[in-house]
Amino acid sequence: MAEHGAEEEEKVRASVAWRPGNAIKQAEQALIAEKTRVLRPFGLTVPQYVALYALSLAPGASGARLARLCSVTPQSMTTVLKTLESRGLIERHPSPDHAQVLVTRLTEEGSALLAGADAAAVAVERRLLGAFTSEEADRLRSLLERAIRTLADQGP
Amino acid sequence: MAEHGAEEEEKVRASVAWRPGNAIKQAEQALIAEKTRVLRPFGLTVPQYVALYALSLAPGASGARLARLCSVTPQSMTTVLKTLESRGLIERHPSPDHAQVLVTRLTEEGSALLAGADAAAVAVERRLLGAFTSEEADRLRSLLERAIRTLADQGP
DNA sequence: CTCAGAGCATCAGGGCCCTGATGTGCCCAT
DNA sequence: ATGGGCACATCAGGGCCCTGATGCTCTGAG
Repeated sequence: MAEHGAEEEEKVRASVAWRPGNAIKQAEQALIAEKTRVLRPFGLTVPQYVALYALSLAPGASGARLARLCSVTPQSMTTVLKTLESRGLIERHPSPDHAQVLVTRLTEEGSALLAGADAAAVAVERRLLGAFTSEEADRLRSLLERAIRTLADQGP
Repeated sequence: MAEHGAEEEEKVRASVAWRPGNAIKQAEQALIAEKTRVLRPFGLTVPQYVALYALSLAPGASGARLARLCSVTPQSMTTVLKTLESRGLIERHPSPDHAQVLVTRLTEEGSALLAGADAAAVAVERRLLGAFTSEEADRLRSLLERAIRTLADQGP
């Protein structure tokens, strides 16, 4: 595979990657990849882990609320919860008040699995933070927040 | 829906969102959402647009090379290219040299559609950049690059 | 009291992305 | 020249995510 010169290849790569949003995308990809890697031993995907984590903070939440907390649509959350339920990590049953609301809770197993998975996930975050001074981390967060606001303010 | 106090809700939301990686994730989501929105009139998804764009920079590339340029697996790229081909936006045919390589090119239609879509996508990037001084943009990029390197260096 | 609206869940359908496993052709070093 | 290694494509299967559309229940305003 040498029909494209290395400099040519680099030029193209740079053009594709240069768009400002691309750095953000790469960072997100790297983060997801690393979390996926450390969560694999627990048999959890990133969305599954996030759902369990949110559930630990909001026990008994409805699927819709969990979806909001995890920034996904209720439909997506439903599919995630289905697989978690089929594995016995969570339990869902109708609320006594609202017949159509499904109250969701961690099972013992889910709780135990989350403990380990959370430690692994937190370790990744900690390693990431370790590359920055606290001042740099603040600056990064603040710049990203501005980017988020800028983009969100355009939407309908 | 008032069974959870608003302060309680905020506390939970903050806990879920606090993890450092989360700012990155939110930014990426906002970016994707906005690009999706501006590309909709062209009938293109973000991955489809990115593939067309990469193809315009590397005409005649193989599916594998496009996959590398777009940072996805060859399998994912194959599915994207399939839908683009079925819409007549690209053409693929075996390379004369390497029998098993599929040379891929934009069609006239694809090229025309990309022109409009690219303008819309670039406008989003420009709006994003508009929120920063060039010094800030550089700083953001450099911080993100460090984050990427940090995360990537851990993986096997 | 009644009826609209808001919130919740779910079905249907489309697209993206990944891991894992095959099969084939090219190329270079043995 | 031949065989191992590499690059390419593709099938199979699992999971996530979104839009759009339905149907249900509780609540509050008329």
